[in-house]
Amino acid sequence: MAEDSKIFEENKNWDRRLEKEAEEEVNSLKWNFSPSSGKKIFSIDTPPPYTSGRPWHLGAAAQYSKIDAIARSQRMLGKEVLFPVGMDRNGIPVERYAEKKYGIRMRDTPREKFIDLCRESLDELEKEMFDILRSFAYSADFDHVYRTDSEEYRKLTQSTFIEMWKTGRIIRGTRPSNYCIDCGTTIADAEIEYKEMETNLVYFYFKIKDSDKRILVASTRPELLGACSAILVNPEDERFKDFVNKTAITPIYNREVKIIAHSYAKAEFGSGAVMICSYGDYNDVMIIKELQLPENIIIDTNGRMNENAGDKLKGMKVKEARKEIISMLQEAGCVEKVENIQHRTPMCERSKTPIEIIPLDEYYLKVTDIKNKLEELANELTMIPEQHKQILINWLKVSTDWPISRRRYYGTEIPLWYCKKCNEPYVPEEGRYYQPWKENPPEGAVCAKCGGKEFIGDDRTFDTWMDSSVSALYVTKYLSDRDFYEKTYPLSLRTQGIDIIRTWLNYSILRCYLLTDKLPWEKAWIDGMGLDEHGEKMSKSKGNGIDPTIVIEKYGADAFRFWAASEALPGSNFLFSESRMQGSAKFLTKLWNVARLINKFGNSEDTGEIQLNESDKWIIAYTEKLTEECRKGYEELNPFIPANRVREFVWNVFAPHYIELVKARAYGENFSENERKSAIYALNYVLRRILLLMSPITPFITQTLWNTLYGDESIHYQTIPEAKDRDDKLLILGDKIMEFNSKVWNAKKEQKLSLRDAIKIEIPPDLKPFEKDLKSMHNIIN
RNA sequence: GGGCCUAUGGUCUAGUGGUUAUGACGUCUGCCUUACACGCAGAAGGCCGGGAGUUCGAACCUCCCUGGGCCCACCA
Repeated sequence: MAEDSKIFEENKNWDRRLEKEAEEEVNSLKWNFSPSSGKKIFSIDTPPPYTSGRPWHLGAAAQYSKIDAIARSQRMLGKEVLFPVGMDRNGIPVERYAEKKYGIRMRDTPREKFIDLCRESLDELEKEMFDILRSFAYSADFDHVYRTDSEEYRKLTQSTFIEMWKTGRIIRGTRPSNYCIDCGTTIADAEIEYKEMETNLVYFYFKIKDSDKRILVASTRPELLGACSAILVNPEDERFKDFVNKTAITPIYNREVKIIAHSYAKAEFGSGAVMICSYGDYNDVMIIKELQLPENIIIDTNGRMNENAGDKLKGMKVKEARKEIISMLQEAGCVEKVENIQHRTPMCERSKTPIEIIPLDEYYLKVTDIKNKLEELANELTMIPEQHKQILINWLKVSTDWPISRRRYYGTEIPLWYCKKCNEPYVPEEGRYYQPWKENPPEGAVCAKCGGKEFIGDDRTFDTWMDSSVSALYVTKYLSDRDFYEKTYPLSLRTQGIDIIRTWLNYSILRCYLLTDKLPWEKAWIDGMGLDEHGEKMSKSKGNGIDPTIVIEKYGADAFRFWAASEALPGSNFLFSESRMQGSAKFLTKLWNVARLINKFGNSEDTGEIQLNESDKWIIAYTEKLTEECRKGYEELNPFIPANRVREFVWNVFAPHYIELVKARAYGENFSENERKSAIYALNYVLRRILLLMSPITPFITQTLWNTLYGDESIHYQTIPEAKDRDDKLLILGDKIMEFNSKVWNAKKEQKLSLRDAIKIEIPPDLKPFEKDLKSMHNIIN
């Protein structure tokens, strides 16, 4: 003990340096999960962070620190906690990162080689992310890290795909898709960004069939004229009343198209008449579907005009064709004017080129027929906070079938081959990892339709959410260990941010429900986002992202973690604030000094001989009340409550009122040995409890203090005791003590006395039991 | 345009029908009181966004308005 105490003599403050000394010990604790421990199982499905090359910003790290506090607190409430850690390593962002890093282009690089380079990048990035997690003592099971690009994981993704294929959930369809010419793949809506671009709005005339009248149309995509299938005008628009249901003739192509009254056409935009083409934008998609108009595709997947565009335009790139057709229209004398306008153009966020909407043969996971069921499941799920459920419900209402195939390299391969003769898909059995782009189908494969024996492998991959959406099944060993799975699935909890409700949460419910007929978890804990000091979302493009490692090095991981826990209720957005981070660090130093003082007195075991003093009974009762509140907070997965309750208690009750009240007694000045021991016993009782209550949130300082003061077995292996019954009358008296203290301090202030000076003041009768302590605290004389 | 959320001292944040509205940071005043000046004590600062209603009683419930945020749709 004496040697341990040196740390107190040498350090008046808690800081990052001391944390570093504790780091090895804190991080060497093992958190392996043992399903047969007999304890109640608490299993968590945590987000495998995406290794995309972006430095992790502070908001993400803060969220993970809160998730860690939840895992730690559940352990300390006596549960057996499954707290896995994984890395999401598939998909376009890492491919983009590798392309940039090595100065290559995916499609110009042999697939094997490209995959190797992606993997190299991932390994570096992953290491950085693990280092960050370890720097704030993330306590997952690092002995069993999972990676979504591992053979084992991809096997699960493929097997679950095959399972769904067999139940008819997977449909193949040629639907208009967001297509990036540069990336050569269908991309998700989430991968699109919009940019204001200057473009031409061309006003030109269509002739009306069997009439000498003309109708003026305005378009930003005149090169799609050859794909025009209708002209829409607003039904209320008087200018076009006579044209409705007439037939117009497209200039240049001389094709007949109907003029249709439809509310989509806005009289105030352009000429008031809009041409519908396959496909200029999403509206065209909707309208063509709604009105069942013919589809005429004139742009190919290389971004060039095809034969349907006519001989003159064929082979031209979209932009060239646009120029060309404008001059062709001008020559034909049907251009009224060309305006320059700002137009919001959908661009591929990766290549920064405009996307085209092109019908492509892709696979979809059918969801439209079970939307009601999904909504029902969403309603069954307990969401914390409940209000965020609406985001999911709203999305379910508008979501459509999920396109799951991607024309990319670094991802889980679609496990399908096609018969060379009849093109019929061949589906292998579940239970293996398949790479159809470089391997033959399993031996003995025969086409079910024509008996053919030769196949071509599908060279596409899955959308990366296909992988991450079965994390709940992976961590519960759905494929590999049925017994384990039965014990852990459905999981107790999903933790994640509000930003991926539509994707990860939604897709996970969908996939897991289809496979297991159940919700994957009992509860979903949805955190808000970390914002910068002005309340702006942190993002790379704005350059306002804050690097968590810098903050942790400056203020310490515990200060960072305490800040994250105490700043806002789970679910709310939280603003980064340097001064509040500092405030957290100050609180830890306060706690450090409380411990320094108590350490001076040593400990006194409760041998049953100590007669507890009334003041000591009061603070112990208060501690029980605190324990009850904090335990409730932890049980509700809300570290905000314990963080703030403990801080309030330590700083506003324990240190200023109780410690001051018993300090002289603990020193033994003018008190009996029993009275001294009673004080020391209570001081340690309370401190121990504070450390236990704080340890899920601030693992470093509590580890160090626990080791120094209370023993060798780590605090992180202890449990938080249940609150004992207490006498509430004592608590009321305690409040009166605090009121009285303030009264004395005020009186001394008014009389310009220093706090140690003697004062004559009457102690209220109900505080008689505390009279001796109060007199010594305030130097009261009568 | 539709939906959801939100509005509490300078800043941030608790509080959901009932005595002087929580805490942190900041500010001001006085203090190095044998744990802590990253501290101690004291103080100032809020008609709880505006309006109407329900109620014996509202920061809290209802409606309207206004500001902020997010999502969806739209911008031929």
